[in-house]
Amino acid sequence: MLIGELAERAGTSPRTLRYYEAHGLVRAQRSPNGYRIYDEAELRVVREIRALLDVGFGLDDVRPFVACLRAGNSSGDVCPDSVVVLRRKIAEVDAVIDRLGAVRHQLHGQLTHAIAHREKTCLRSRK
Amino acid sequence: MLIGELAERAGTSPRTLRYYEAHGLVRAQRSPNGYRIYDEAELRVVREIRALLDVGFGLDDVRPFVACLRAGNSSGDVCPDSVVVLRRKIAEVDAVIDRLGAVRHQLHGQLTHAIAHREKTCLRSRK
DNA sequence: GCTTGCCTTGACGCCGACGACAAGGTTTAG
DNA sequence: CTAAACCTTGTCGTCGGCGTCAAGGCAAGC
Repeated sequence: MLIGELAERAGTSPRTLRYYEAHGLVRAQRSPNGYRIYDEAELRVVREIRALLDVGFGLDDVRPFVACLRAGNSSGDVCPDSVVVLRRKIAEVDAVIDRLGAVRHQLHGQLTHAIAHREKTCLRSRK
Repeated sequence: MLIGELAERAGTSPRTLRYYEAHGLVRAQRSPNGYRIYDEAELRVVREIRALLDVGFGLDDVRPFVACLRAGNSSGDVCPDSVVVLRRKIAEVDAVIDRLGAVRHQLHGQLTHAIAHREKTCLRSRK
């Protein structure tokens, strides 16, 4: 399987796959002409990467999951390192959610205040 | 008031104030030697900007609020344009919160699955 | 042989809100 | 006279995950 095919099957681009490789996440054999050649296992790896990135992981966060797959596990989640990252990411997400909740609350307050102010101004202008 | 003083009183840096000016948010008189001179009103403007940026607004989002202050209002929130932005931002925040909730749910599922898998492996290894 | 369509490496662009540094002018204190 | 502590404009760097050329090689059909 060449890079174009892998990219299409993984729903991404050749550029992206080379990028992952440059960062040590994806591996490829080389054919005599220098083309990258991938096997089916790499497809799973790439899909794992994509799934995690979609969820907000960074490339570094993904590494343990890839290593876990490479170690022969059916899921990238089951290794200790992956679990550590999972816990950390969940905590991060919780923190952001809390933060955004507070922000939402504040913005809602500002909006309410602004509307109330407009009522007042409107009433005065009608007098 | 020179730029250094305004920066300190607003809790930011001179660089940042020049940046805001370059983007049309902050205005300054010039003393004969070319130094920027600010009045108290600009301090309020800068504080408004900072408060909104802290909450996740972009510079463009902030513009209506600054204009509203410049129009003589006691709050930057009370003008129609500001209210539009407020509503939009609240909607954006809500969307992100929803999204993150789903992400959190998924990650929690992966974590649970991983732990369960480890239990199984552990039991097998004990046999 | 020529075109088409793959592939290769390399390097710049992007977005946003600045930080950091360069090279210089000004004012004040000692 | 000089050092210190301001100020000026201008330019490059940051972070991440790529997109987008550029310039060239290789394979295959006509």
